Formats: sequence, C-alpha cells, structure tokens
Amino acid sequence: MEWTVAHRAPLSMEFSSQEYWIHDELEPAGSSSCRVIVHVDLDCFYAQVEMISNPELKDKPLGVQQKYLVVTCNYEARKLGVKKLMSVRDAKEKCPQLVLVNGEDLTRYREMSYKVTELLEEFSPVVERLGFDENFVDLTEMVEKRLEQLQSDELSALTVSGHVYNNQPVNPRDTLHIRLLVGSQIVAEMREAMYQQLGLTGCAGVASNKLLAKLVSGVFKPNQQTVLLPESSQELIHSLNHIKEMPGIGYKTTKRLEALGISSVRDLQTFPSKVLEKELGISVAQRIQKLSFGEDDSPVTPSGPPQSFSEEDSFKKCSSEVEAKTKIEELLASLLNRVCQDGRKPHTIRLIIRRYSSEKHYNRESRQCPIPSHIIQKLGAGNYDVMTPMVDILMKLFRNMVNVKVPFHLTLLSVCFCNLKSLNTAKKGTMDYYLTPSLSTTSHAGKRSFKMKDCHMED
DNA sequence: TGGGGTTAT
DNA sequence: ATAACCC
Repeated sequence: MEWTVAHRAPLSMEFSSQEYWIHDELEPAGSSSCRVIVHVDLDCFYAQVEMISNPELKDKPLGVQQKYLVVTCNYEARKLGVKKLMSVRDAKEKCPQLVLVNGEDLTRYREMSYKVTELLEEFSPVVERLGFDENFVDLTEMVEKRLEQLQSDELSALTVSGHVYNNQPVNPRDTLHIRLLVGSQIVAEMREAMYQQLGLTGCAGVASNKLLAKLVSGVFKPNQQTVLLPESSQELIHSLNHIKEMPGIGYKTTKRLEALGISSVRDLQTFPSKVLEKELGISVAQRIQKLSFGEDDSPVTPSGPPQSFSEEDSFKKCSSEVEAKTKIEELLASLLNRVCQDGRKPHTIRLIIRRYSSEKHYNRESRQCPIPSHIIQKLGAGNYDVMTPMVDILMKLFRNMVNVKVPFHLTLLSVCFCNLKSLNTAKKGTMDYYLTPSLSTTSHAGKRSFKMKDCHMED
C-alpha cells in the first residue's frame, strides 16, 4: 500500500524519509538526489560483549563458542591464527592458550545489539538492522540540514573524518564529495557515542548506496571508517576477487553463475542480460547485474521491532518423542519470557526441525498454526498457564511432521513466535484511530512511528 | 558450521 | 511452507 504525502496533513515524522523523497515535491529543483548511506559494523561483536561482561578477558585471546564451533573471537585470538567459524579443535590446536566462553545464549548480545540500533536511531530514525552487529543508516536528510547551517567560510574548511577509499583527493567544489564528507563527520560522532555510551568499537563505511557503504566499511579493519567517493566505486567493486563476495549473491546464485562461466565481477557485468534473465529469472538477474556495477537503489528500510522471535537448539541426535518434548519445553519457556518483555502478542507459532542426513546442505521443515485467542490473552503475566496448552499445540505440529511410529533422527529443534501484533491495534471498521500513535509504553512499540500495516488486520 | 534474523514466491 | 538471502 502506497500513500502519498499529499493525502495527509500535517506533514509529520510518521513517515519514513523514503516516502518523503519519493512522493514529495519539497526536494529543491536541481538538487542532486544522491543519498548518503552509512554501514556500521561492530568489531567481533560477541567477543566485545563478553569482554565488557568480564574485563579480565580483555588482554587474552578469546573465542565465543557455540557447540563445537568458535563463532567469533577477539583480535588477540586472530593474531594467533583463530578464524571465525573454526572448529574448537582446530582453534585449540592453533592456539592452546585460547580462552573460550559459551555463546549459545544470545540474550546479552541481543540486548546490546538493540542498544546500538537505538543509539543510531537518535541520530537519524531511518536505521536498518542486518543481523545483530550491522546497521545501515540513511544520513541524506541529516547531511542536508548540516549543510544548510554552515556558513560559506566553514564550508570551505570542511575535512573528511577517517579514510578516503583509494586515497582519492576530495574536490571541495563537488557537491557529492562535500555531502559524503559531512556524512563521514556524522559517522565519527556515531562511533564516538557508541564507544562512550556502550563501550563498543566498530567500523563504518559511507557511500551513496547500501552496497557500496557495506563494501567500503570493511576496507580498514578494526575500529576505523572509510568514505567512498563516487569516482572510486568501480575500483571498489573490482577489488572483490569473486562474485560470491558480493552482498546479495548467496550460495545458490553463486553456484548457478559459476555454471554459466561467471566468476568475477567483470564476468557478471559483461554477461548478456537477456541470457541471465532466462537463467535466473528477471528479478534476480536484473538486481544482481546492477549490483555488479555498484548500483543498488534499495532503500534503507527502518527495521523497527522484530517481526519474529525464535529459539533453537542443535544436537547430535534426538530420536524419541519424549526427548523432543523436553527440548521443546525449554525453547518455549525462554520464548515466553522474551515475548512477555516485548509487550506485543504473537498470533502464530511455528515448529522447525532438521532431520539427520549425510548430504543435503540445507534441510529444514516447519509447521505453523494460529495461536488460539484465549491463549493469546493469557500471554504476558502468568506464563505458566500457557505452557501446557502451547506444548500440546507444538507436539501436534511435531507429530504432523514426524511419524513417531517409525524411527527418526533429528539434529535441530526450533520454536518461533511470529505475526506479532500490538495490543491496541486498530480493527477493520474502527478506523477513527487512524493516525493515533501507539499508546503502548513497552520497550520498542512506544518509540516507533505509526505504520499503515497495523491498520488493516483481518483475523 | 550456530543461533539467530529478513523478504519473496 | 519453502527457498533464498544476511550476520
């Protein structure tokens, strides 16, 4: 559903800057529509959180362990040869002094992650999360405002903060250069605030779109920032050694591209568009071929509160219904606590399994169903009332997927709450609530802008 | 590979 | 419900 600003008065903060840009005529004629985007990427995030929890770990090589993997490690450990996603055995072999902490419970990481997003939102509300440790921020409007405030003598004295990609000289008369440069100064303030208020360090990249901002953020590593000026964008994308390094081109697409003889970014740039469209479908083909030129018009979409909550556990073997039920109960108990804190209510529950198999890269199956309304209402305070009926529902979903009369071997169970709705969601036919912001004072909901999709919920 | 997330079909 | 993508 698209709404134009013209339909609404007064113009307020409720709509994202994207819509403002697309629909509004306030953009001064002749001004460039080039965006200023930043990608912020925390340094070895889980390890940083652990070092803040226990400062004695700070000067030691530290790895964060989930099952038999070291999922991330600090820079002390990296110097000694430990890599991300290395097995515990290999890591200990490379680095016998490695200190390991268990990171299977994501609670503290998740909490710190949202603190970072909220801090960035204070600078500009358009913040998109990517995993727990990366955020995109659209700084276009903020840069414009700062430029308006500047006197001409201040304007000529502007300097870049951090690195310039490729050491490209800044042209002080180039309006794009100036805007990116102001972006780099805002980003330096963001990183300083992250450090002063949360004790976290990270990298950042400033560029004219999300793809380039993300690629350039990793150029100087740890705790540094880099700005990309438009003239160097081709150098940046060609610095990738393989198309699999291009964000947006994943495992499957890489395999299909390789089958077509495409392995470098230039291969993809020069490959016939029509053939690519036939092979991959028009949507994927056009999108990734634009990516290969460094073009990415996807907006920074404000993430807002999460769309789903899930807890999972992997293991060597689960082969009985009783065993599965015990694990499901544990997952559900944690989830109920989380959903309770959020304040919104899930209307759908899903069970996910992974069956044992020697090959098969990705094999997961799921079943979902609506949560009965009488259970939804009880969610919040006494979560013990809802445990039993919810486990019953989950076990029905389980038996729908797994024939318990024949032997089975599972290696993962996961429970997911989704289709989250605010308590005071407007209903069809009572649209007088129309522009009333959420009254909820719970953690996320109170801070968020009103969203049109909250308005028309069919049950 | 872990323990999460998202959007598109 | 699955498949693709991201970390």
